Amino acid sequence: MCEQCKKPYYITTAIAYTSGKPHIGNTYEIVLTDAIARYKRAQGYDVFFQTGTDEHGVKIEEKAQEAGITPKEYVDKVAKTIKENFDLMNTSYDYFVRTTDDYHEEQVQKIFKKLYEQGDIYKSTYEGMYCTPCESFWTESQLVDGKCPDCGREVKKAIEEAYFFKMQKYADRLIQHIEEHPEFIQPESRKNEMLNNFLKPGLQDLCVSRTSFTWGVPVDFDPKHVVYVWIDALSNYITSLGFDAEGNHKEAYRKYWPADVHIIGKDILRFHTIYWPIMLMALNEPLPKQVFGHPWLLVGNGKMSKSKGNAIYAEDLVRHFGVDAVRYFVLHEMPFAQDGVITWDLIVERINSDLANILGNLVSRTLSMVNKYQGGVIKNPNVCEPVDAELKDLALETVHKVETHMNELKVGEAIDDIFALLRRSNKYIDETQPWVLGKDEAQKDRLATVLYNLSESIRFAAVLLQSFLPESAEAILKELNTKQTELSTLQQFGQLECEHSVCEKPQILFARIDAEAFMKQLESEQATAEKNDAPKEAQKETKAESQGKAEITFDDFAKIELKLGTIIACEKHPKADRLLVEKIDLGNGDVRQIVSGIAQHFSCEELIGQKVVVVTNLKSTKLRGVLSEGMILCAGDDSGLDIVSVKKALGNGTIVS
RNA sequence: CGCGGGGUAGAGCAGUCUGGUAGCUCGUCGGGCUCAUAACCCGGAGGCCGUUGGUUCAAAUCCUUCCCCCGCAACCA
Repeated sequence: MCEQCKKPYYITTAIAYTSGKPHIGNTYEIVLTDAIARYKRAQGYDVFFQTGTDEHGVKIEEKAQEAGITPKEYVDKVAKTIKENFDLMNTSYDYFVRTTDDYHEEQVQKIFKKLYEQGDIYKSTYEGMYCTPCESFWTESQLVDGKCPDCGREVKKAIEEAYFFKMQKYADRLIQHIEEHPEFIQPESRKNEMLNNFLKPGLQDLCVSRTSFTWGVPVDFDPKHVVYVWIDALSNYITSLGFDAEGNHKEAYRKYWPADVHIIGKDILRFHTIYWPIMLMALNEPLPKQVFGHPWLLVGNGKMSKSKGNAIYAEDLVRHFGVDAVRYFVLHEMPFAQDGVITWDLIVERINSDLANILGNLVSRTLSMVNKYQGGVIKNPNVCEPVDAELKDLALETVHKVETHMNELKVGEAIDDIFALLRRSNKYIDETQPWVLGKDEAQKDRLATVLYNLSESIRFAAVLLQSFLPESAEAILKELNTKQTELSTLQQFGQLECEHSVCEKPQILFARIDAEAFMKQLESEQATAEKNDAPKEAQKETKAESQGKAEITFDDFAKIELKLGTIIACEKHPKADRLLVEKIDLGNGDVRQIVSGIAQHFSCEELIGQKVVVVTNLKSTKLRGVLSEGMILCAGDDSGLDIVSVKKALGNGTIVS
């Protein structure tokens, strides 16, 4: 197809926030997007695939300060790590945008100004409780005892000026658009969530500037403000193409916008299906055709987190299994709309049963028969039998099934389609028994036909697999020694060239993994890694802790009255999941009611009778309407929580000091 | 009654919109085969489809009661 006749296709990932190293859940998004982009290219689209990084904001300012470097130095470092991670996964993005790019920043300023000048953005004030030393605003509900949750000091009602975006002005148009374009929000179940929870109740104007930090794009006509995340980050999708707020768009923008699909995590669907379209409406630009909020990749039964020690990183997976195996796992194992699960043993299981047994072994046994029975030369005397038709039909059908599923962005199902063809091919070997044919000289042509059909089916699968497992697919096509690698060669069965030689000694594409041995090895590796990391981590923790709170005098400590008490009754808080309401006997007839946020860790039954340490002179307060007169001491982190107690049977009311 | 998702074989899931024999992958057990990476092919076992009541000739599917799990929100003195 000529370059000019190709239809443009613009696909993006969300831009990754440069606050730290991405784990496999983050990496999944770009692999998914890459598979779609590669497939669209194979279909003949002129694809522009963009990814990048979101690099502004207060968090980054803080992290840089902690590290003792400038924010720019910090984001340069993290952006590099992220890019390396994407490259490691063999992703074929065309452009890596950064929100610190000069052109982007310039356009963000222009967009902001334009929206201000046309009256969509207006200056107003943001009211809240302000802590002067911390320079932070807090909402009433965030306050601790009416004081700053960070430093515990007094806060005062304050007013900060900020710019706001008039969201409601465009809400009706957006509702209409969403209702008229059922494909706009994917999966569709999310559509109702957006409409019912946000659009229909009415949108609040969006705060789009901040004065509390400086690491961002300055508002050029009011330089004490920086543009807050939404306008800055979302506009990357157009600034990178050369959008110009004054109308002098670059070629790429005219060609590729509107985007065909934004691939994003389900958590930021709201920003991409409400704020972003409204921004575009205000700019009078067309809306993206589709936004797909993909599900999350979970570890075991929970979210990935560093402190749980269960975070899995792409580089570790790739080191053990290779790029394509990791791509296969995340692409195949993730359902379209539901969260998927990743664990080490699940990956090993998938690699063994699908990649090694079904795919690798099929290629291996087929090529070895071509070598063994006909000197490695592919021939097609076309001596057909009825059994062949089923294989050929399925091969052709698979091409269409994959196309349908890919158009619906159902990548996992498209891969399933290809593996169904591979399974069928394995079965075909059993049905035709080439090793029996090989013993009979009279069956020579039938044998050649069988091996041809098999090789051609493998070529079909390999051509289709190029979008998902690029390296392995290429390796297979190379072993088949074929130049027929385009998607367009799958219109008919039988395009594989004849009278040429296949690879003499086929490589093991995916080696089988001994699951038990692997898990043992992994455990010992992780133990070693922990040993090395532990001292460093511990040091950091202590340091952070000691920095966390200011030094106090003994007199300060003496202000706290601590007593031993016994929990004599306990019930669940009627209006809060995490709270328990206990009655505690503190001796001398002092029985108090205390509310604690420990319902997730303890049941009432196990608490009754427990000896606890209680802060008795804490000002009482109401928690979701229930009076709490004190606090029981607990120790805990992400891995668990326990109640502080004493070993000896000391009486209720005993002073703790 | 805050919002939403889910409960189907040992594990992971499809089927639910549009009622009609409960299906797929892995695992397990048995058989076959020997070209192949102990791979491949065939077969078996294993389910009151979370629970209650209803609609219907017929319910995993539609309506209803309750229970449990997971996100979000709230909250963690």
